[in-house]
Order: sequence, then structure tokens, then C-alpha cells
Amino acid sequence: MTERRKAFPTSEELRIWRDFIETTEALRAELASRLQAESSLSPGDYVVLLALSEAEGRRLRPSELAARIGWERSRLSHQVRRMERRGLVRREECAVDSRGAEVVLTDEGAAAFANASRPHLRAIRELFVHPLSEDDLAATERITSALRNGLMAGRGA
Amino acid sequence: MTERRKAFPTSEELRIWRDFIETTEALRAELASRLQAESSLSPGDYVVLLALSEAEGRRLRPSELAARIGWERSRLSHQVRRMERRGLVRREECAVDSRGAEVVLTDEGAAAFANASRPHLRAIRELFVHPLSEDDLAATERITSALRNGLMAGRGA
DNA sequence: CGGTAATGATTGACGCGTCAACAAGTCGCC
DNA sequence: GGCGACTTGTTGACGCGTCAATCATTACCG
Repeated sequence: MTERRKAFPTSEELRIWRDFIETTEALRAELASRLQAESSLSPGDYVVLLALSEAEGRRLRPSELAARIGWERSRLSHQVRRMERRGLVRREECAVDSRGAEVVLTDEGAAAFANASRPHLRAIRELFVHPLSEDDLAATERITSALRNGLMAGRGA
Repeated sequence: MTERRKAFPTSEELRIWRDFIETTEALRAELASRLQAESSLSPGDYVVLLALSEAEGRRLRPSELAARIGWERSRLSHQVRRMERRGLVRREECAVDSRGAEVVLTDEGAAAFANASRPHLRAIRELFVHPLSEDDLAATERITSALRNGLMAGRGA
């Protein structure tokens, strides 16, 4: 308790921080690059296709879809526009709410997701699960949770 | 060793992965948003200004600068163009190599970095260091290192 | 030397993400 | 019914990142 009022990280803490943020960034980039190379899909494409695949009738209202994957509506709208151009999804009007729309998974989109899924999961295993021991994995869970709590507190307070 | 040949992550492992990647992403976004709000700087601005601040004579050749922060030259070139427009850095011709250039930190850029630095370090402490125990921090270091090794192996092999 | 390769740096095109503005529809409530 | 408030969804502008192409200069080497 001699350091309770410390305002800045020590250089040791800063080193750990930099390693952490650079490594997670590199991991993200490597996964994205493999996904792109193997399936011509971006991470954004993937999460949208995943959500639609799991949805009732392979279709969702944009707002609902955005909520499920934790995106802003605007971001989703841009993403859907790009995906529609490539035939992965289709927009339809919504019967019950004339403002609304529906995003529908096309057969092409479903096929693209099916092809992407296995190599992507393999890559997650190879680059994330495999390098970590069981203890590491448990520690990751604890750390993730602590950081998430810190974020909540930081945004709320 | 009953699972050595497993190709895909279990749903438990997948959950940990998703939490991990979403949380690190949220952390990155929160830091970026605070930096922007407090100092009108992007993370890219910050690392460039940091590198130039520490450089001999507050100036660096683009290639050298890119190497120090681990960026591609092209990315840096775009970044410098944007920063030059805002007066944070200046481009000069290089005396010893007529192909080359030099990126020079302006007084404005130095001031912007000085103003940004303290709140940014405070935010890193608040959102990363503080939520983690000493053990967590040590575990983070181990995990980071394991993931980095996994990346090396994955890219090389 | 002279020509080819390598290096330094930039650019343009394009995908992605955020923010603010906007159009259009629905809801609540008198 | 009608009017204001909220919701749904889209768009445009702009910053950011990657990739491939380009140009100028320097280095290598036969």
C-alpha cells in the first residue's frame, strides 16, 4: 500500500503494456490476413455471416443484427452495402415496419461462410489456444474479466 | 495427451477467445477515444510523435522511423502527410541521399505530444495496470510471450 | 564505365470505421 | 385525428491501413 496514489505506470508496467497491445494487434492482423487469403472474407464479413447463419430464417433486421454483434447501425449499414455488392447478402423490405429492412443471407453467402469457418477455427486454435497452457488459458479468462471490469468502471465513472 | 490431434477449439476455448479479442479491442478503442478527446491525436499520431521526440535532433529518415515503430513505409507516408497538414511535423529533403527525406518534429508537434503524454499514461494505468493484480501482470507477460512465439512459428512455418 | 538490381519514398485505389446529418416511419398522448 | 418525440436505417465526409504501382536515386558488378 505504499503506492496507492501512483498516477503513472512504471517503465516495467509500460513495457508489459506495449508488448501486450502490440501482440494482440499482431494476432488480430494475422487472423484477418489468413481469413482474407483463404476465404476472401474480412473479419467484418465473417461476423455478419456467422450471425446470419445462426439466425432464424437466415435473416435479421439491421438493428437486431447490429445489436447481436455489438456494432453501431451505421457501421453495419456500410458493411452490408459492401457485402451486397459481392452477393453475400441481400436487402429486403420489412413487412411489419415500413421504415425497416431485413438483411438476408444468400446461398453464396452461406457457402462462403461454410468454407471460411473451418480454416478460421483452425487458425484460432493454432494461434491462440495451442500456444497457451491450461493455466494460461484460465489466467487469460481472469485477466480479460478484470480488464472488462476496469473498462466498465472507467466509462461509467 | 488424449487431445493432441484436436483441430478445432472447444466451445469453452472459443468463448475465452471471443472475450479476449473483444475486450482487447474495446480497450484499444477506449484509449484511442480518450486520446482523441483530450489531445486531438490519434494513436498513430502519438506513436510518431513519441518516436520523433526521442530521436536525435527530433528528426528521422522515414525508413528509420517506420522501422522503430514497426510500420510499413507506405503507412508512415500517409500518416506523415496527414500530420504535416496539421502542422505536427514537417518534411525536409535529405542532404546525404537525394532519394531520401527527413521527418522533423515541429514545435507544435512537440507541444501536442507533451500535452498528450500525461493523460495518456494515466489512462493506461487506469485501464490496464490498475485493474490487474501483480500476479495478473506477470501472467500477462507470460501469455503475451507465448502468443508472440505462436505467431512467429505460425508465420515462419 | 554502363546497365541492372536494389533502395527510398510516394501515390492512388479501395476497404473499413466513426461521426454527424438526415429521411421516413411509428408511437404516445391529449 | 394530429402533433411532437423517438426509432430505423441510410448517407457523406473524412481519417486510417493495405496493396500494388511508380519514380528517382544509389549500389553493385562484370
